[in-house]
Amino acid sequence: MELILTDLIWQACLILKGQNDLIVDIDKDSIVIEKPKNLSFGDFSCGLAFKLSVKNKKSPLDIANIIQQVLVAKITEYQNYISQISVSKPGYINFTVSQGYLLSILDEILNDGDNFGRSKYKDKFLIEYVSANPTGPMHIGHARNAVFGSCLSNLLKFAGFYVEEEFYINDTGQQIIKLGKSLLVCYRRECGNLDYNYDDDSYPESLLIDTVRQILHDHKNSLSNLTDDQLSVSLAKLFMELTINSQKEELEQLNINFNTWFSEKTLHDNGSIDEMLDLLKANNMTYELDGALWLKSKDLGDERDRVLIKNNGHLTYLAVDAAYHLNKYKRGFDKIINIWGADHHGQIPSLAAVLKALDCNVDSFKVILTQMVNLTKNGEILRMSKRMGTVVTLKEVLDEVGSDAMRYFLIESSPSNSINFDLELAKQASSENPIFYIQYAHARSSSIMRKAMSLSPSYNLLNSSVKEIYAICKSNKDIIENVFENDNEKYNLQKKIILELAYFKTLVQESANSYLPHRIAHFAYELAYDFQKFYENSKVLYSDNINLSLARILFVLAIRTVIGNCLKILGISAPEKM
RNA sequence: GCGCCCGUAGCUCAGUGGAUAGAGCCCCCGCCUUCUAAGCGGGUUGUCGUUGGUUCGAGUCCAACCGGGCGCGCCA
Repeated sequence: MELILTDLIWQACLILKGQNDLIVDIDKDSIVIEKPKNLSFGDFSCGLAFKLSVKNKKSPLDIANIIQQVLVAKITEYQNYISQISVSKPGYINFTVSQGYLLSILDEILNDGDNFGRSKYKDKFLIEYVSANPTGPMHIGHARNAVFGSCLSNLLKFAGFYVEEEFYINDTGQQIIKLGKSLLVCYRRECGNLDYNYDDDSYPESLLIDTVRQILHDHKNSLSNLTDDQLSVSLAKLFMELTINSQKEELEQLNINFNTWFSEKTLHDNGSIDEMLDLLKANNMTYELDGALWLKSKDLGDERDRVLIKNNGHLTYLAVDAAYHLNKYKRGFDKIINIWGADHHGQIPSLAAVLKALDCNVDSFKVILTQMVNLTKNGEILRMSKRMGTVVTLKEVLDEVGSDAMRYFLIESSPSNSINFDLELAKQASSENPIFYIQYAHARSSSIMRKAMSLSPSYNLLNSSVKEIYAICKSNKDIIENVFENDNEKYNLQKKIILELAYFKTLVQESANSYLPHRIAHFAYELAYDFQKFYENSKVLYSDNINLSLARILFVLAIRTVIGNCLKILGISAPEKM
């Protein structure tokens, strides 16, 4: 509808230009159609007259009236869609849509069903997220990152893009060596050898002990004759395997499945790191100083130069990350997206710099930051510290709250906003959590369908697709003409709902283009709210009138379809019963 | 000191240049013989951090300042 109205107004502008009565120095893009907050003005509005009023030295109201007259003259072409064009102070042009337009939206939704709102694009996305270290359990911050990444991926797929989801495993390097050393001490002590002692920077025993006991139980024999060095390596390997497996399990519980689990170790093993360094050197982007290899990142927008290889020969994090991202580029994606916790934002300039130095097109690379999650309990902030053993793990929260509620809590806020996650509130998560309200609306519509089945068993409503049901109904005028209530107030609510449903298509595009999946969550809530109102207002099933019942069922089905599509994007279940 | 994010109702948050700034929670009142009351209707709640600027129009864009969070390693 926005496109039709823009067209219509643009045509009016062209006519006015020809008449020379008005200075119309605008282009088509500056015509913006919006939705009035107060629906009594109309269903759509346009503030074009404000833009024209300055140069014409006329009041916006006068200009709006002139445009309106031209529009009214042209309206016959759109009579099926637009029933009224009016002007209101201080200078808005308002449009009211007709029932024909509403029926055309209904038609589109019921024909498309699960596909309503989908489009087709060619771009290929790679979205890397979570990427928690295999050295310990995931916490609530990882959970937010995970849920955001998952919803964004779902959203982009729904918007028609090709998306691959990837988890990067830091399975080698200094921290893994440190892990191995800590595990060695823990293992020996657990076996009764108290000559082994932890270093100051060891991982705390509390984080290791459970897994070490499990390893002891499962692998005692095969580990018994190893030297310290060998044991340290083996323990680290076993520990990582177990950690990664439980990460996979927990993420699956959260309804998240990655296409690839990318091992950092493969970059070292297959020569990718050397290749990357060679390319940097060939591009003359490095130099040596104090025994270290430096990147000339200051020339590329970073605040200073960075070290790639330390004077002890070890690679820096940046060097490995550069090789990893070069690998991503080589895989041929149009858009490479990283989702990072906000505490890593300082790494962006140096990574962007090294990518430039590697001849990668930085425009197709984007880091989305998710802000911190504060855990609170009864209003008091829980300070998390690994050392103090006060980490609240993802698993603990997930087990308490469940996947659906957890996903909703973590996706409802904009990624740039920090979240206060109250454990007590989440545990009681019942009426307080909007997700149950949205699911309730879905369950309620399913309940209506079940009831309808018993009223008229001849229509196989439960086992047919939306499209099939619609196919039976759409040629029957007696059904289609009864979709909308005659009562004005009830009709206005139905109109509001249909316009919202139509807006879903726009919303998918907008939220996908701006990478803001939380908007889907809010939209779903609004829609559920209006459905509940409709449910109270309008009777759906009439035991003595099958056609009228079917007409209202079509309306319910349209809402149910869109709520279902929203829940699908959010990765939240759409229950038939609650 | 520099960089990023935030500041909107008692609390948690929407609001991506348009009309009188919205929801949920909390508090009060009313509604189950009727398609699910995990629901609905009604009531109360604001110097949109402050000050300037851009604009016909600013919670929204720009600048400065105030307050809070995070980050500024040859750590990972």
